[in-house]
Amino acid sequence: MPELPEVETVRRGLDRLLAGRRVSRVFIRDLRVLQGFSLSGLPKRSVTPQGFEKNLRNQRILRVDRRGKYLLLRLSSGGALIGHLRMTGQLIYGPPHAEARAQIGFEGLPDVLNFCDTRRFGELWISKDWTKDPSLKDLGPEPLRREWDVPGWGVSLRASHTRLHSALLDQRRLAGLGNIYAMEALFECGLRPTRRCDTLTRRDIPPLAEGVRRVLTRGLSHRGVSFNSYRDALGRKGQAQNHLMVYGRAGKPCNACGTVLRSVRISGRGAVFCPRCQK
DNA sequence: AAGAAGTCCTGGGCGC
DNA sequence: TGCGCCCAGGACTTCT
Repeated sequence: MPELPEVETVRRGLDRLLAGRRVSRVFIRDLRVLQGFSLSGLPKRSVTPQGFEKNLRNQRILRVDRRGKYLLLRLSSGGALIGHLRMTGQLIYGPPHAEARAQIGFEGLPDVLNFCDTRRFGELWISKDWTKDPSLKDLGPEPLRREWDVPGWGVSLRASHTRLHSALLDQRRLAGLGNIYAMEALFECGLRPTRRCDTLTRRDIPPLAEGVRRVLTRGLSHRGVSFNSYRDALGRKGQAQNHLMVYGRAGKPCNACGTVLRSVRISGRGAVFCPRCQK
């Protein structure tokens, strides 16, 4: 599950590999990578491979940015190629992969950018002005940026009746956390995922924010969690899975106190916590 | 109106 | 052994 540290690791790799390069060709094998899906069965975007290629071919990649879990390949046209990896998406620069849902080639380079994605949730699209893109415009603050207004965030959080786990996964409140780092952050600061936000005190907020920052920074320093399919821009695994305290460890002893870790379902999502360390 | 639940997908793990 | 069931989750839609 690519979350902020995984997407940021990919961003750094892509920026190093692709900044300054010009797109020479585009190959779309799975149309839905461009169109997305909706519950009505109709495509979210009505773009064709031809239209997509027309907007991308001959564009220079100025640099690669990230917003939350979205990757932004900034184009010389002023627009951006936006990508989301969702569950199993991979953006791997190398020889063409036969199973890639999409491939992008660059002038003077034999290798291509492969978009591989077994569960087919991931998407690629082009936005003329990414700041107005419907998927990005409501994203919350970046937790690793100095500009994150923690006290203001805490006030809004403490006004919510939802559970802490759900609130941390809400990208409008804070951008970039997924299930793994949300659970790790809650263990880090000793708060239960089932805890209702309106029971938090003002004193709970700084350790919570610090827990979020610490687990994200740690994940980034190990180049991301490669439990399943996550790979960086060169197809390499991360090592952060070896440093997780609770995710995927239900029924096993807590690394801090030895108590058996418990698993619960919150709004249809699994969460793991230590009943002794987390209050 | 906020919060919960359902939906998309498919490999893997489990039980019988 | 092999089949089938169910789980995993990010973002979006629909329901309550």
